[in-house]
Amino acid sequence: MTTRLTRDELPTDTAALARFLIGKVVVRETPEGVISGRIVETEAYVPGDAASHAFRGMTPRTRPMFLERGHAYVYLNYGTSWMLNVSSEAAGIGAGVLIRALEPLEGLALMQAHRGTDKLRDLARGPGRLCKALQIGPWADGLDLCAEGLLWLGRDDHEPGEIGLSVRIGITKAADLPLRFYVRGSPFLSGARALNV
DNA sequence: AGTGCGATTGACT
DNA sequence: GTCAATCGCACTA
Repeated sequence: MTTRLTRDELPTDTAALARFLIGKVVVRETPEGVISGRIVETEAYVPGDAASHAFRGMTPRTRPMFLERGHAYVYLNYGTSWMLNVSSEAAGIGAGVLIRALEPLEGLALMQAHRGTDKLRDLARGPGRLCKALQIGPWADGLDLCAEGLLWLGRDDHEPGEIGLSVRIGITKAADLPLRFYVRGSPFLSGARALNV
């Protein structure tokens, strides 16, 4: 059974939140049924981080990053892939946690249909892929993920395994900061093997 | 008003 | 392993 995370239990520090979210569950309620997956990989985009979209202050796009922790920031990257982030820190501070990969739990058939593949391993391995699998798009931008709705964060009795730490993937600025968290040995990680050890 | 680019993916060699 | 697709946005003028 999966229960919704409350805002109170979310760490107020971005990197701590990124680590906290490992092993938690993303739940998506669609008209066709529930889709869920366990978070196995996250990245922190901390305050003052040159790689963060919020680095140059609030803009129309990054406004959700400045919401109180636990809200969704969804944006399109490379013109092709939607990305799901969880806002962190207090209201007015721009920061967030990128959800990079999920281990599929419920709604496998729906995920397969959305992704156009039946390979379990590839359903939600990567930030763009998981959004496609869960049909997360601009409609979810700014959504409160600690509230009842079509998309929320939950927990069950699962205990994550050993958590690894590495540099973040695919960025050019502040590329050497160790702000990526992942479940060691999970087959559902994105990124090169060297980063997943 | 014009322009360069990115927290990626999937197709192809 | 390499490489093009694709577009909203932030930056410059």
